[in-house]
Amino acid sequence: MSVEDDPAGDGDAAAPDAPSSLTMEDVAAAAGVSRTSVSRVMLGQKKVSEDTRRRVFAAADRLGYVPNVLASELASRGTSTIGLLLRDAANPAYGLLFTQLQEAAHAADLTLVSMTVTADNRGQRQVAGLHRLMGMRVGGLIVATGGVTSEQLEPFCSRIPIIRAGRPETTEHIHAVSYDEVHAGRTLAEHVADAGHRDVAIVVTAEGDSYPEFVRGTTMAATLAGRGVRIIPVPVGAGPRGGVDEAVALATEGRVSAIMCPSDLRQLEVLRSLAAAGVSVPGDVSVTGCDGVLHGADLLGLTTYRIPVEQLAVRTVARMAELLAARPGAGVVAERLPGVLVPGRTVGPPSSRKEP
Amino acid sequence: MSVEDDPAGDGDAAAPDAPSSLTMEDVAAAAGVSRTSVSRVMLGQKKVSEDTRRRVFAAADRLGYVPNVLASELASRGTSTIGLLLRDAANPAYGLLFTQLQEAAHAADLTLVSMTVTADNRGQRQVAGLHRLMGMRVGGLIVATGGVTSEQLEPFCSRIPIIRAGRPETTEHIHAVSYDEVHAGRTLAEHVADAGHRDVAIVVTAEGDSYPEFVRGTTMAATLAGRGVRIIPVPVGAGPRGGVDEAVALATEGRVSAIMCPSDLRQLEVLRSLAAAGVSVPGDVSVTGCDGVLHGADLLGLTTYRIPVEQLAVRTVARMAELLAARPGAGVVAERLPGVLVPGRTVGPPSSRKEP
DNA sequence: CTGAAAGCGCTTACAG
DNA sequence: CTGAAAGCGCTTACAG
Repeated sequence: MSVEDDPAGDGDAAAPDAPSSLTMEDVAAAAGVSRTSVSRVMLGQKKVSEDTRRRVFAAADRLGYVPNVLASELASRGTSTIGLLLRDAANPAYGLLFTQLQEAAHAADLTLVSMTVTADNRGQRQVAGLHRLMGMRVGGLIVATGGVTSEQLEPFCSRIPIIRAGRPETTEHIHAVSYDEVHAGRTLAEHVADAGHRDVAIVVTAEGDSYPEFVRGTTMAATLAGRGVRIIPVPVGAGPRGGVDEAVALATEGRVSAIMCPSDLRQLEVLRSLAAAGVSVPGDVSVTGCDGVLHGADLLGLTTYRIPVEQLAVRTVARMAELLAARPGAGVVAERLPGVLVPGRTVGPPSSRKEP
Repeated sequence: MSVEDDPAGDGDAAAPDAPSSLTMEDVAAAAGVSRTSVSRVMLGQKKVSEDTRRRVFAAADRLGYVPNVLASELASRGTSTIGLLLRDAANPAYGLLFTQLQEAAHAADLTLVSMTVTADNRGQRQVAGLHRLMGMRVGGLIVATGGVTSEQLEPFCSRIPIIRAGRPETTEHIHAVSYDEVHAGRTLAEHVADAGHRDVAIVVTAEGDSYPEFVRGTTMAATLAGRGVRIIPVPVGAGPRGGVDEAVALATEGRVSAIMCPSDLRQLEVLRSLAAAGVSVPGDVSVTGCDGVLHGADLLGLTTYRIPVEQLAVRTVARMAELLAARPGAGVVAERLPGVLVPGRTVGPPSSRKEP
């Protein structure tokens, strides 16, 4: 059990010139076999005698040997691990996606190595993460952030399979498994229209800030317009409170009877603001969000749309496995997964005091 | 800009025997310099002529070359990247920690490569993740899961710096930066006692399931007992609803006037159950949780304790940076960071109908 | 079933 | 400032 067997006899980890890095050579010597045999045993290959196997494992355990993955992958020129480029996981939807992807990958016997990138001015950091992952020579790449553009991805998509997860791709060359944001926007908008609202504020996200949220907003607007509902778009991020205050003001003035948000986090902000202003929900104004992954959303009674995170993770990993097995350049796929409306207590019929 | 310069002239990525793997050799040839020079340029070393540098960069860009990190680290025998062993990020507190660690690492100019492990019977997967990371020869390791024991970590703590984050260490040899769970438990318990409760149910987590939650529960019990409050411990995970039903039953029967939970997620479960049973909070019964990282907790009015996630992340990364710079085996540290009570609307004075 | 040898793509003294 | 050469720790045909 001792880790400090230390063949060199130079005590502990203090030996300056003899790094604690055990190699296969050490194990081979300790086991009395060749380096090749050790390699075969560690690789789990069949053509090894039971005796050799036992001795190698014994020596490895005793020395605390862990094979150097770097050298291994370099020599065998190929990684089984696949890279995951993630967006700031502070967003609960991304956090869940992260977890689910890990789980799906494990189930598919794929090792994921991830790198989170936080948004910055020019996407510099995101690209750095991309290069880092490519430098690790991952066998495939899952991109779950909009921060990296298709153009930045393209140089590599002929080298390894790349799948964009959670966001539709604009390019033809890159695979994508995304949520059906159009369905989300339409479903929510129809729910609001069905409730009888005729004047609705829509908090819209800029295309560059979050493409998925942008699509939701656009779709909500189109759907509502198609139903003859008057809409007032409120761009988010404009004011200090990101357009929330403006939407709330519209409600306070009775100019709208409902506020549709592009995400649940935004919906929370609106609800806070409304509560502070003493406006009742859904008595005075109805509110909707989108995502459906917040803990306690049910207790809050949020009206939202649950995106199929688990399914997305499973589909993404499944496609990656397929691509890994197939020849590169096989047919590009673009899946879109619909979610489901979650009716809540934040939507009701329009209030009677609607007219200004 | 074209990536398909393809010197070999065998078109696209289809060439079966000529993998798309560009090497320094290719760049050297294209730039008309030696491999050594390319290396020096990519490494950003000073002793290179401006002309060489320019030509190398030009060639690299044109070919779409990304240095092979594996080979690089193998040759220079050392990684700058540090490994992060994470727990299932479905827990919102871990999700936040993950994000914050990434951010802190980036600020400290450290690259983090993470591996998430989901709980399993014997911690097999967790150990596999640990070995995988060690196999990548990371320069340091941050362990943010209780799934890996100190014993499993010890064999490696003389090789690289290892810090346990978010959970106190039981061993002397391993560094730890954790939340002050004792302070959390004490603070919450005193808040409840101060409100006048004399009969309290405490939902307790088993030591093996979550050590931090276990400490919280133990401390709450001790603190309450010290104040002369009668407590009824309800082990979590016992029944199908994990002890929640039992706690709620105690409240329904009027045997306790408050329920203290070891986490906010658990608190949410209790609140759901209470609502379903028609029990009012805090009218009939008060409820507390712990963590304070849930979105919308304020709207729900949860009474909780906010753990200092951001601070923990920063401290952990800072210590890692120190350890990386210092000699291994330097003084082991064990920091404990206190958080702050978040009073909410789920705690009030005990109801008058307390007696059964 | 087992070994000696070449090679994976880089870095790094060592001589120019 | 620049190159040729050795070596990082493994894997993998190739001969036994």
